[in-house]
Amino acid sequence: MNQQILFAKAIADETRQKIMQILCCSWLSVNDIVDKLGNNVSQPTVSHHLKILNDAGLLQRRKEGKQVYNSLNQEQVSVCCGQLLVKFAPELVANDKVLVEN
Amino acid sequence: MNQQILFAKAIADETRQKIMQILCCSWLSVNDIVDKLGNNVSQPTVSHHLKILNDAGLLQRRKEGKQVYNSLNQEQVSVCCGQLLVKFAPELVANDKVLVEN
DNA sequence: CATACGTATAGAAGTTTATCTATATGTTCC
DNA sequence: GGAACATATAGATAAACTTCTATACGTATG
Repeated sequence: MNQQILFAKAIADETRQKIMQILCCSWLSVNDIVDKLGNNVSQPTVSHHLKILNDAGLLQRRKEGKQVYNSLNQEQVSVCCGQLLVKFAPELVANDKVLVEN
Repeated sequence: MNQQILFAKAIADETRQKIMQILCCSWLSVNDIVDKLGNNVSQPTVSHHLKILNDAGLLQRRKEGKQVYNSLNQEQVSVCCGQLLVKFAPELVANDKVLVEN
């Protein structure tokens, strides 16, 4: 599957977007994520979602002892959004009308 | 469903991405799109995808006589990508490291 | 006004996806 | 090496999604 679709599918789920937000600016183990999600989601489910995010290149992962620490790869988010903009908003990109506002 | 998820789901399908690209810089009727897709997809299927894209705010639609003309709403793509960047690449956004390159 | 044409909707079939429980795998520490 | 723990995988189930065919709806035109 191509990268655009892989990225889109990865972010097209509420639980995964929650996980992405949790991992946005911190490094957490799988069980940390389960806890942060408020025990509404099982550990295998989180594991499964992490795999999908990782396959889309959206995670940084680091094994440390028994635990695997995860963090969101903001760079990849940025690259993918950039590609989407070039592909689907080319006129705005060409005219520098693409703004990212907080 | 919230806007981020609606957008992500809308773009998370290959046929819809093809339709989006076809409609990116032109106005086409439903049957025009069917033709451009090379008859691999039926008219009802295209109709269905257009509804999903429209529900996500990604289309501009104009009825003219018997036909309904469609075009991609690049502005909405831009807004949604911007929101994704703010949400999932905040550190890059804060440091103006988000570039959109052709 | 009836027919033709463009689009939308209904319903069904097959596939993918999200989630769970149970269990396997791998690592640390006694 | 064995117990405890963290994560991954397997298998099952239910829901969602993509696509099709058949058909309904709505508008323009002879």
